[in-house]
Amino acid sequence: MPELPEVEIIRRHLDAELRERTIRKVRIRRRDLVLNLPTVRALAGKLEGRRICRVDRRGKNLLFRLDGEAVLQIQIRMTGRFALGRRRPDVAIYRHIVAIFELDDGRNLYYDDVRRLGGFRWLEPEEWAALDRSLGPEPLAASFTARRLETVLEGTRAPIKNALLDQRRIAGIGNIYASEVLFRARIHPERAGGSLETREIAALHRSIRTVLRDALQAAGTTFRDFRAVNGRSGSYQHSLSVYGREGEPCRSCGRAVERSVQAGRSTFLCASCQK
DNA sequence: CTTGTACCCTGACCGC
DNA sequence: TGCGGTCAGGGTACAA
Repeated sequence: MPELPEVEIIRRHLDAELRERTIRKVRIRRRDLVLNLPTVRALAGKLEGRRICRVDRRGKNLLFRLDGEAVLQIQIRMTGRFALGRRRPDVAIYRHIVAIFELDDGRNLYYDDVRRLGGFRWLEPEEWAALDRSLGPEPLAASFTARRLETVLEGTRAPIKNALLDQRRIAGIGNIYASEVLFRARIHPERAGGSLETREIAALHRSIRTVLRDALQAAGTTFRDFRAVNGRSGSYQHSLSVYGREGEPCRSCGRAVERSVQAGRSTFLCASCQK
């Protein structure tokens, strides 16, 4: 899925379009889409008749704030996407629609997810508060300082790449941006998180914010599946320094970009630029 | 506590 | 053309 910038692009569209809309009817076609209620009907029953007050984001989670304080948490994970309209969206792009929300303005919100790794969770206010507490800081918030990052990494023996992917430490970074951020900060992904010096932490902090902001500016990265609500792709894939560039020359020194595996996932790096 | 691994699911792609 | 292996913006349960 989509990481923070992609989810934020989706959130902006959804918030602009869904605010103050009431959900008339919900059709969920796959049982496994509902993560914390016994049946599809149980979730649909809770949602129908509710007004969407706002669409928020926390890390990679989308949050529909509903009247009565409850929250619909949506994790789109690897391949979830949305489309909005009176009629079904282009089948060439949206061929696995697994949920449809009928709205009071006659439009439908379509949720499409090929791999069905994503899902919906109904959260009562205290459950949302617990989820919020379990996630690390928002990297683009003003309160996310280099000092905060240092605290989060203190005493960590896990490799810095793994630590960046851990949503309890920092919320929103995924596999693409973890590699990109470390390249920009010139830090080797295998370094233990707790071994970074203060000036390296400062560089990492700056890189996290720059990379995520630039990606947001470019409407996200479309490596394979990501689409905004209007069906458009992002363009940050053209700006990637290392991700997906195994064997190609490092943009900084020319040495071939290497691929390795950490925690079962690909890491891309330049072994001469990153120490 | 922390860290690593298997697994969820489908489709695209590569080499034989 | 078909088949098997590998890989994919993620997260969770469970084991060590």
